[in-house]
Amino acid sequence: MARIKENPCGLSQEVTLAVLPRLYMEEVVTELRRRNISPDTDTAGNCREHLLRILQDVMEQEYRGAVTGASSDLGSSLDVLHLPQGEATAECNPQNSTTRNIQATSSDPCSLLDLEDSDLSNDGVEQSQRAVQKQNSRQNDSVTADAVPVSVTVNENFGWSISSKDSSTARRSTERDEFDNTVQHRQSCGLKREPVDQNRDGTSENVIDRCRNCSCSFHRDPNIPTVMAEDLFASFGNVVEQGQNENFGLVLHELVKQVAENRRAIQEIRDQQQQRLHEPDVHVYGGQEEDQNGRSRKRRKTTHKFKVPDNKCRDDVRKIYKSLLEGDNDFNGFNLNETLTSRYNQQVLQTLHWEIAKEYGGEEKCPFSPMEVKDAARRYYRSQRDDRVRREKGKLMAHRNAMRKEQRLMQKVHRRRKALEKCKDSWSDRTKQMAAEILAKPYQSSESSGEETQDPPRFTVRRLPWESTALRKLKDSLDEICPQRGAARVLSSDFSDRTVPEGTPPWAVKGVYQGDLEESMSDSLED
DNA sequence: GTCTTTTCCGGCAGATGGAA
DNA sequence: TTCCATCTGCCGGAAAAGAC
Repeated sequence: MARIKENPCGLSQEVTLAVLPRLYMEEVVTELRRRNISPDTDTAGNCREHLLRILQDVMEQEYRGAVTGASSDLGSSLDVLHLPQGEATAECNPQNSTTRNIQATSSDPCSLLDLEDSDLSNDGVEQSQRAVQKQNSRQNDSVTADAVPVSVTVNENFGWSISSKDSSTARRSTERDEFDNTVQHRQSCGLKREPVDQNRDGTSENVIDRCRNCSCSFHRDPNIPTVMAEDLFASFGNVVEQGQNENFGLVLHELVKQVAENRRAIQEIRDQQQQRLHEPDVHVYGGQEEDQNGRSRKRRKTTHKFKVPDNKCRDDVRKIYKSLLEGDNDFNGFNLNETLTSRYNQQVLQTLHWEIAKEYGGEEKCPFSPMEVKDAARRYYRSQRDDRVRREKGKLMAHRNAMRKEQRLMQKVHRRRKALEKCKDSWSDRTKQMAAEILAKPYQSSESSGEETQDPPRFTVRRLPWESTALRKLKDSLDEICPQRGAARVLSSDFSDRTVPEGTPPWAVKGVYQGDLEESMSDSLED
């Protein structure tokens, strides 16, 4: 009970954000109301997703506790949160040629196609806004009286910023931004404009707003004018006093998030298309087989192959993932009960990407593309799932034992290869060729793991029943050059139950198993 | 350097959904 | 209905990382 008093908003910290997407609409509404946020459900319709995002933001803020009384502040601002047909409007000053109409449409989010049509890759920010405007024009009858003039710069990093001379406005905007991962820059930071992608003559088509106080930075297309909010406030009167800036900030916040999500989706599609261009045949087909009608039918051998990310990228993903898990934050890692494409896991992927970019000092300095990071994270997710499945099925130990055994066999091969390398000058070509033929796992005696628990550990070696004297002698010779170290090996009287591998050279197989070829081969080894 | 543990990776098969 | 692409679960095994 004491805990509830401490946390009047209901959900405790133990209830992670992961459960949010599973809430029913009524539960979402209840949770919002508990925070003095009254969604107008009559008009909100099926805006569950929208309300969920609001609730999630509020909860994140509560959890972080970064802003004292922020909840109540936000709550009061959202006291009546109307979402008529899922739309709320922030309209630009029509008198200002550089401003744009921006309309948030929660029930009808920015169409991916619209954004795609606008070709975001070149001058994405402006065009994305145009795309939004395009959507706005379809619904421009519903410009609300609450509209607040603003121009927002959606930067390449999917961040956004507004500025105002009104310190309280700036502060509140910033407070809300701080718990939104898409916002990477604090309002209070001073920005220093630096050219990027300089040409040889020192000119630059792009500038970057680099923060004086922290490492964050934004790319900016110089073609996209940034209209300072104070100008707009001046044009429209002091909307802060009218208490509208809160709604505006929220709407803008949601809008920019939506645009950012769409842009990310587009970028993913582009990356995939680019990948297909470079790897035109990602679908590998095996041999053909005939169906019942005798028609030739292709059988797909493998499915879509993900690009194998760089080792460093995978390492970074794992390290960041682990450090986030251990850190004092809301990061709880993947939800292995959900698919990777679930909303929650996609957020995890996004967080990883942001954190890695942050680690390198910004998106532009990060050596890995978002797609690479995503692929690496996907691998890691799959590994963790595999591991969990094995653990749940009680096969984890069996897998480990099998791997141990496998690794010992591999090490044996490596050791014998090293031995062959050492004696390459003293052995005849014929002998070296024979040794090379059998330096593979199938030709090594198995080392049973049955007595591994002994202290000191001791392995039982079971020889291959089919190996010829020539093979035995050859392996012994290699072992003399590079002896087996470590745990003691005890030769078992039992033989391994492995059969003759396919493609085994005849000289390596005992006569009973394969003709009587070993004698002559064995002779050649004598020298 | 040895051995173990963790992570990564490819292949196969079944399920699913869209297109023809 | 059939065909095909994709996703997912599962498995075996290779390789890297970690512990000693």
